[in-house]
Amino acid sequence: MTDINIPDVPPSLHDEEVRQGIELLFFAYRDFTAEPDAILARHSFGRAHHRVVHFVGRRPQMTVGELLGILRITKQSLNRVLGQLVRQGFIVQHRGAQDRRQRLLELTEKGRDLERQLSAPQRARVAAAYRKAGAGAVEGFRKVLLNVIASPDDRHRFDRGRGGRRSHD
Amino acid sequence: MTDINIPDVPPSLHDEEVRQGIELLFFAYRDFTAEPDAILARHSFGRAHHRVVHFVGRRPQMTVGELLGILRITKQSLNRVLGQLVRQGFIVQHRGAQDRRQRLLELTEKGRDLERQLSAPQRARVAAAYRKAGAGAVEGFRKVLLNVIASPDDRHRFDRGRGGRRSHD
DNA sequence: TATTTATGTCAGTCATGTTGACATATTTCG
DNA sequence: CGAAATATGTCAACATGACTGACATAAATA
Repeated sequence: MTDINIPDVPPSLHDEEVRQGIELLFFAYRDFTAEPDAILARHSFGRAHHRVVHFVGRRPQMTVGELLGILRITKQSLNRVLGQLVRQGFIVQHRGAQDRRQRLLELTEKGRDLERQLSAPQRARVAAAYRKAGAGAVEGFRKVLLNVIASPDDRHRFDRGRGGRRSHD
Repeated sequence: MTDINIPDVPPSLHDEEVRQGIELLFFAYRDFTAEPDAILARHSFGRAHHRVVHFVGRRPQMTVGELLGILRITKQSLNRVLGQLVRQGFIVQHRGAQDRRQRLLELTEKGRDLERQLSAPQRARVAAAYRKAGAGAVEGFRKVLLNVIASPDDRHRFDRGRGGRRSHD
């Protein structure tokens, strides 16, 4: 956006670099979701189930409201997949201690198993990419993606030392 | 994947770093698609239309088969959105010169308008992220994402000098 | 006590992915 | 040349996961 946008004038080199970044995100995301999608299909689950299992695994005792805020979907959409995961024993809910309206979410052992299966190909893919690219590149990758994230609150999820405290850490 | 996966043992620091990378991709992709999605909704279009307009804009004279290979969806899925874009005058098709079975795809002026509108928020977001992160970080971002992409053919789309030759460059 | 909040649920719609079957035009192979 | 393979299009049925809108309940808060 440092360029003035005049139609029928060649895009600048800068524009080409930015458009390649956009395309990189498309291809990387496409491939990064393909393997878990295949595993999910065997359970008759979809990508939405993966997202729920991922975030509940990362942040045990998360409330339904927090999950809605992260996923940015409606509660009706969430409740379909969350309900399936609860009924099939992947997630348990229990009332909040201070606020008894809240339903705190947690993976069961079966849920942790599923999470490990789903994340295994993603972890392998990202770990291999990190290894090939090197530590400096990883730092750049983090910096750029953090700045692509719109909300400061969401960026703060990645502040140093604030990793996903898994229940058995 | 340099770690041995023993259940009920704390994930390593390495694992935490990789899991943060996975999560960064989720949040960045979520925010990176939100603004174009809102514009698409005003046209009664969805994200699939955006992908088609993006790639046809980047690679004019692309064939239907090439587009299918990039999007990794079925021709039936593609034909629904492609048909809408053609009937509404965003894309024109014409027979290939050498192979007359092919339908070469190209944006109309109306299509280029739509492409610019849809990509504007994404270009602004990525350009701002690049600016804030710095040139070295951008190089790292590219390196990591290239290695996340599974197919060498798709990675080669980003070889130096092989930018998307827009028709009016 | 009245209101707001956190959550759940019913019902209907839409976009976009899938599979499977079949059609047509064109190119390529034996 | 004729048969097979290829590029594309189309019909139909179905699943997933978004959406809106309306309404319900329990618990916290003003």
